[in-house]
Amino acid sequence: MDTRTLIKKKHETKRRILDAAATVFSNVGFAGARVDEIAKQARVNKATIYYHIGDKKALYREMLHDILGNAFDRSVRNLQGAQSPEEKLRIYVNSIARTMDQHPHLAPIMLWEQASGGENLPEVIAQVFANVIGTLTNILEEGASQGVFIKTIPFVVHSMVIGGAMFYKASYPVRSKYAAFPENVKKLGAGVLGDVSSEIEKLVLKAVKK
Amino acid sequence: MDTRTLIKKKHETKRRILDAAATVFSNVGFAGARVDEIAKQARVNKATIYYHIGDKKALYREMLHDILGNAFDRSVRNLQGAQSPEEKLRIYVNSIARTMDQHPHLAPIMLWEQASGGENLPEVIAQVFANVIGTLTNILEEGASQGVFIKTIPFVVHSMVIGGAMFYKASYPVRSKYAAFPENVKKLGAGVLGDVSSEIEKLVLKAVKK
DNA sequence: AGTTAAACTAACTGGTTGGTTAAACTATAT
DNA sequence: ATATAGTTTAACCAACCAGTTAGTTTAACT
Repeated sequence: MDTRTLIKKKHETKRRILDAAATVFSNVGFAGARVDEIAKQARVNKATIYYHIGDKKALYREMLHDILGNAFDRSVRNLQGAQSPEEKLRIYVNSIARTMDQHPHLAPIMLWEQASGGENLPEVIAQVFANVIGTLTNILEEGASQGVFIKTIPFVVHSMVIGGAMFYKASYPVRSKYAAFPENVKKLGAGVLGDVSSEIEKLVLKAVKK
Repeated sequence: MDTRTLIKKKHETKRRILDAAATVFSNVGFAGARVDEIAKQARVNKATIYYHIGDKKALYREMLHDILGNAFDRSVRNLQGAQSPEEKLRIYVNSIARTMDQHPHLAPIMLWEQASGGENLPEVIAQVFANVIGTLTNILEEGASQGVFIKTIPFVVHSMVIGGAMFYKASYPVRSKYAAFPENVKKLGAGVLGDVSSEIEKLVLKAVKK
């Protein structure tokens, strides 16, 4: 094994650890997660985690950074091409939906994080969130100043899009588990990209358009 | 102390336990909660919890039932008086906002519950949720058949209202903790009843109205 | 005053779990 | 070959924590 494959192996091990961490943490949250379980799923000795990353908290943070760090950041960069505020808003909603579907662990992890009051949220990630909100604020203000959008509280719109998508996605296990839910709800899937994001898009645009 | 005061005392103890449980569980979730901590906050010996209620899971379930059980149920009953679908939708949004504000533990607990995929959700509570969704579905379908609302996917509208309100409320600690968030976000409060619910109401009505 | 049942408590138990350590193994450089 | 640095492992430990037990207090009833 030469230096290159060694480095590759190192990265692969770390990747396996982070992937396993994402799976376990997203399923059971920080407090519910067992380091032994993560090690087992990563097919790695527990001490390897401590060697490569550090303690449970460091692992959680690194996993958060790994998942949330680039996801939204990259997604909202699609806006560059768009011209009109309407088009930008459409892309904004779509980007968020795509990001949610591309990263299945995203919604549950954001829920855990938010439920805990962002106890383990690294500042870098908070910055990413802030950027996403800032982007939407700009779109809505631009639209309002051009007279095509009504005046709104951008963060409420943001909450409805992100919160709505997150709620929709994360409610899937609950929806499908209990017989109590009506037929029209039970037949809905887990993904948001497609019909659901189109629906959100349609509703949001109709809501803010003058 | 006669029988009545004894029963009263028993109920008081149980109440203290359930209140403490709500606080602790809503702060740190099921896995993060320590029975010792709940006992401490309830000013009760740990064994008293086991005597009155049962194990940790039973305690969690009872707490959920105590908080979620009547909250939504009662709130959506306000719809009785309303005539038009518009009016009903308005009351629906408002009821949910009021319920969220009246029960500060509601949003975080729902987040924990949803993040866990409803692992501990009692069927009774799932039924309550199903009813709330059913109610909204009826409002939207009635409006559509009367030609005043456009055709929508009711559960997506529901997700945007509930998810939006929940996200708004639960994001408060995160919003206020990090300097990164823009000024227009940082100045927003935690409560949803008032400006925020009016905004949601306005947006939702504009979104679904023909 | 004596009896009984309910409510409560201090102390303990046994399994779990985050984290450590020292030894073994791998690949490269000399 | 041997040293060295990096990586992985099995075994271990101390702290923690859900749940139990055996015993005490409180108060209703006779």
